[in-house]
This record gives sequence, structure tokens and C-alpha cells, in this order.
Amino acid sequence: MDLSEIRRAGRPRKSVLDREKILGAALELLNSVGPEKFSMAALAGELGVKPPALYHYVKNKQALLVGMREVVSDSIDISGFGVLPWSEAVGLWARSYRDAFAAHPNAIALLATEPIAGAARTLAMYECVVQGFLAAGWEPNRVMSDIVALESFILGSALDMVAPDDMFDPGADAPQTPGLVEALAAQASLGGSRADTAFGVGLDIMIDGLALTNGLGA
Amino acid sequence: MDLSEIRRAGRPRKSVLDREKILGAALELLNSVGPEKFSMAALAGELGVKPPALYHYVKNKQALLVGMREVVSDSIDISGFGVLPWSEAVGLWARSYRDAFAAHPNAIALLATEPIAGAARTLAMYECVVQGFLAAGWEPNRVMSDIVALESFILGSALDMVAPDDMFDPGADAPQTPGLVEALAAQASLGGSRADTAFGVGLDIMIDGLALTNGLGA
DNA sequence: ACCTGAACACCGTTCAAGT
DNA sequence: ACCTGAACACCGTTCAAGT
Repeated sequence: MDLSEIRRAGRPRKSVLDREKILGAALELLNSVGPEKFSMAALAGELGVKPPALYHYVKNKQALLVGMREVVSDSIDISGFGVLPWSEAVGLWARSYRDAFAAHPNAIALLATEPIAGAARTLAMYECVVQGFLAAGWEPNRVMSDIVALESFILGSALDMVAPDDMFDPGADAPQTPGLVEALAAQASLGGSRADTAFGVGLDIMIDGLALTNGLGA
Repeated sequence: MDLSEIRRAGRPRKSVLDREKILGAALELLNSVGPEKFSMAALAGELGVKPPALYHYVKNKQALLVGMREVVSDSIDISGFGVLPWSEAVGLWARSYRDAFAAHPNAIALLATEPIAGAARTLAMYECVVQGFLAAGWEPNRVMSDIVALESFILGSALDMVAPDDMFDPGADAPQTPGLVEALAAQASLGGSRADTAFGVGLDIMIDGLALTNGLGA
């Protein structure tokens, strides 16, 4: 980046990189160029460094992705658990969860499939959510499956945000899909994003449904 | 594959490849080696052919992925719409949808993010689902968002199936996550897959919730 | 038309060599 | 310790040359 200073081989007097700088630049890059063009080489270039320098801070590309996921997860809001009523705390968590990934749309597919083993801060997030469910009276054996069900919906919704807004546009095949055309037009006349509307509908249903089946009357 | 016959350059007397053979082998390969090692070169090798030969049948790797998605989508069951009651038809569709991707776990993240433009058979699937919702009395402007909400949950659940079963295992961080440890143990004592249980719970909630908010009493 | 062979601009990763 | 340079085994894709 800084072309005024050309580095020759050898240890620089002061470190050029640090882990946080790398993770931040990686998310920014992934977001701007997309997963296809997201490479170690491109990231190095963005940081004004040669590719091998990155391997001093991350073991490999997969470890980089795990670190990126952790940064994204840090902005998930778990402050409601133990303070607000369960349904409000969960709503806050779910919306901020989706927003966190929505801020890095291209990261979703890449990051959602990485295991969380060894990611301490991400584990801490789950611990807080679990405690929130237990405190609200959940039977322990239902906690994980209910969280996973909710999370599946959240991540699927985040995945849906990556899709182009005209994803369902039949184009030349419109004559064969009159129902789809009608539904799309009716939806469009409502205004607002299809993805946002769908998320709102689904989240309300999930929260109400989970509350009911776990003895929390509406 | 067939090492007894070594091909020299030039058009073979009979075509070695066809589109269907390529798509089938591609799904099989993606499933067996994972997305990381899934390459045009590996696919060509599996088909006993050199990489450039593939480009006679698919424009590029992205087009290959779209074709693969279409094959997967073909096994989604839409036969219930117009025959069974709405909630049963949707349940059949949703379960077969998840199963279709579950049969190709490594394909989910790759295929779920591809747009469906130009994929006629996939569009036909959506048309059938839309018609099912309209016939059940849905207001047109609610059809797409409700389908998308449901689909987000289904795809998120499919994505969850890719995660290792011990994804939440805190490992060395167990002392810091007592609630998580308890919930995992309680869940484990129930037997059955966490992913399957979560999907069942969430699907029932989604179907009931959608039915209620659209005037279909339970 | 349908394949191979050669070539291109890339990857991720390792490692010795510099400071 | 922290960077570069060179090298390795790969990518996806194009295109001429063969039959």
C-alpha cells in the first residue's frame, strides 16, 4: 500500500503486520472482491507485503478463516441474556447475529462451515446463549437442538442475503412460471427487501414457537 | 479410469463424455473429496479425460456448479402440492429438500449460493411450490417471503449437517463453558443426531406458524 | 465435433537467506 | 523474530493441432 517505502529482504526494524490487522484486512478484502478472488496473495498485496509473510501470523488459509469468523462473531449481541425476558434477549441475539454476517455477505458461506473448535471467544458466545436458555427454564436436553434450529434459520437467512435480489427472476422462462411471476410482482409492490421481510416473518414464528413448546406462554 | 485404452490426441470415434455423465461424476467427486480438492483437473481424471475436454460440455466451473445444483434439485419432492393438504405437502417438500442436499453434504455451501437464473428445472420446482401456496389460500404478496423464510431454515439446516457432530465440543476450554457442557451431555443422552432433532423441531414450528399467520387453523 | 498437448496467469505453502 | 525471493505442486482456462 505504502509505495514510498520499498522493503528489502530481512527483518524490518518494526513489525509491519499483526494478527488483528491481518484479520481486519482479510474481512474487508473478502467483502470487496468476493470469495472467488480472495487469496493469500491478494491479501498480502493489500497489506503491502509478500504472501509468505502472512504465515508468521496464521498457520494457513483455513486458520485465517477461523480467525475471521471469530472477529465477525464478536459483534453478536449477547447482552440481553440474564437481563431482558428470554424472547427479547433471543431476538436481539438473532438480529445482531444476522447483521454481523450481513456486514460481510461474501464471508457467510466460507465462514459458516468452519468448525468452532479452538475459537475461545466464539465458544464464550455459545456459553452465554446456553445459560440464557437454562435460566429461562429450558430442559437441558432441549437447549442445544433449539439453539441449533434457531441458528440454522439465522444462517440460512444470512445465506439468502448473498443471493442477488433478482435471484428468482425467471427471465426468458417467465411464460412457464405464471405463479412465480405473480408472487414476485405482488411481493415487489410491498416494497422492502425480500430477504429482510422473510427474516422478520420467520424469526417471529421461531421465537413464538420455541417459547410455546418450552412452557413460556405468549 | 479405463487404463486399458489410452487415447491419443484427436476426436475419438465415439464420444467419451456427455453432460449427464459429467454432472454425476462431479457430484460424486465433490461428495467424496470435499470442496477443497474438488477441481476441474480432479474431475477430468475421474472421467479418464484431460481437463480441457470438459469445456466442450460446460462453459466454466461456475456453470458446472449450476448444473450440479439442478441435478440435486431434481430429487426434491413436489408431488404433494395440489394433492395433499398444504401442511403435509410442505413437509414432504422440506424434508426431501434437506435430504437432497444431505446426500451431497459438501455441495451445500457451494451450491446454495449459486443463482438459479437459467436453470429451467429449478425454476419449475419453485413454480410448483408457489402454486401450492396460492391454492392453499395465500395472499400473493406473502408467498415469496414465506417460501424464502422456510427455505432459509431448510438450507441452514442442511448447512448444519456439514458441521462435525462434535462441532460444539469445547475441548480444553470446557471449564469455562459449564452450561454448554451440561446441555451437550443432556442432548447426547437422548440419542439421535443433533442436526436431525433440530430440523424436526424447527420444521414443525415453521409449518404451524406459517399456517396460523395465513389463516389456516391447526 | 471432440479429444490432447502446450501454454498462461494464477493459486497455497515451504524454506533458505537476509537483517 | 519478521520479512523477501525462489521454488514447488498445483489451479482454471484458452487455443492450436490432431482425427
